Amino acid sequence: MGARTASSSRTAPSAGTVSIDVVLVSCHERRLSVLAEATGAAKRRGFSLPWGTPAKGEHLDAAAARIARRAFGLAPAWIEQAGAFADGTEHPGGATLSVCYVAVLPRGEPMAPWWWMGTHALTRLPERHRRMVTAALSVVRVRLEQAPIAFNLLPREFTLSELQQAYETVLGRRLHKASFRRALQAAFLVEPTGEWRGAGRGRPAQLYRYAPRRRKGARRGVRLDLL
Amino acid sequence: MGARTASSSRTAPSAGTVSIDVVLVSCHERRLSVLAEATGAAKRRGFSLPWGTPAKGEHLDAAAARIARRAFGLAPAWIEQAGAFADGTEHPGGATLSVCYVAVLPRGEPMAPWWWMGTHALTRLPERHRRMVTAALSVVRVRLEQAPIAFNLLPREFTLSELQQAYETVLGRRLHKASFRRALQAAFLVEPTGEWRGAGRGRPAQLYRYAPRRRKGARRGVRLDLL
DNA sequence: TGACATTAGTCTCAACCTGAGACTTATTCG
DNA sequence: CGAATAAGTCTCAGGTTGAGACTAATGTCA
Repeated sequence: MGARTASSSRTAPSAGTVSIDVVLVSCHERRLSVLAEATGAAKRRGFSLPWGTPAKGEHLDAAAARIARRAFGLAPAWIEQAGAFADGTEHPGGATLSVCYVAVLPRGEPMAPWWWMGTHALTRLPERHRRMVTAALSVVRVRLEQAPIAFNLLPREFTLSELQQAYETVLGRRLHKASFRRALQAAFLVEPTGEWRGAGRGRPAQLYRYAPRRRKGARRGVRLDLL
Repeated sequence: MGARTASSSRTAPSAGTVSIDVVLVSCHERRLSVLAEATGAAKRRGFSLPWGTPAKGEHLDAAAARIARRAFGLAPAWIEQAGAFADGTEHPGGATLSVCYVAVLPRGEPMAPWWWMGTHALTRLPERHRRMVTAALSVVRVRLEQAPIAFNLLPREFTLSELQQAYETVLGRRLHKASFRRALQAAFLVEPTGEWRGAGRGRPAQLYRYAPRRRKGARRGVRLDLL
């Protein structure tokens, strides 16, 4: 079991160590969740984000990708650093300094000790991991409008309603259907596969795939109203 | 001399150490610059960003503020983490892992070993510091439209042309005067002091100060055109 | 079978925002 | 005085946005 290979380094925490912790985000049923490992048993049951220590000379990004792959099975299409944490809070490996990474993944059924944990109920995560999830979600929300990470949440083929739901789940607010589609149209990001999916009730939906086309970068003036 | 107090920790680099490095950004004459310390002498002359090591139990943010204060004389009004770097590149203290912070400051005349270094000529900075400056500037550019950091570049009283220049310098592109002022007006960020400054030629300019007023947060739809 | 609920997808419109150029005002310089 | 220079203002066409109303295709159930 891949998840056990790093156990030796985990069971010997020492002062002054550095950890890499990864927040793997996915969404399902209009809820965001993160991949967490169940630790302890019965009454002592707790959870932990996937983490590890960088090998000597290993780049942080590489270590993060490795840790994500171990937990999820494959390397995420997008992964980004979300900050360094050393605030004296509890870390499962006793690390004093932790570098947090965030990735976005399609939802799958995880194996063995791994679970999708709703981002509402983080109480059973160590304090530092809770802060990391907060930071990670904020990075994802910002990146959502700058990089095509929403497509990483969905399977290769999806309906526009599913895509809109992904955006709504991440942003935590409803979007107007017509406006969303208009923006999508103008962005040349998707193309129809030609197939349709009838999901029980209602009109069948056209299936789309992510297929970005070259576009002119729209440089606009300053937006002081966001400030 | 404050800059020397941490010398002892600097002269004893060891493997596996962590450093905090701070990119202190300012602008002058339409050019961005960062505060750097001159190291070595004559032909061996090089430069280094202010850096240090966190004290045991010290929070990263606190350490960064301390290091910035040592280099600049006072703590910056805004300072933010810009990422962790451990890519095997050269660091003046031999740190394997460096956490980078960025702050924005009004230009002053620095003391003793400190210089304002133009962001164009970074060749004499260690490789890792060069990467940090790149990352820091990108953070500043993003934050500029989300937080009132531009005002940290200016003295307490300034003209609108100076403010616009600050924005242009950071963003690296010209802005339209009328549009900039209209956006500023709508944002309720500044108020006139009532005084005027005549700088030689041309009509005297009204002086303003930063005085933000409560405003409704303008939540807008998704902007897929930036992606 | 036919009304109805449900979901997908489209159209239109008023209000607002943006970029740009042209204009007015106040000052120094020669 | 008039030209040069910089500050500050006005207006307008065109684009973008939010919102509601509309059509379309399917399953459900009486």
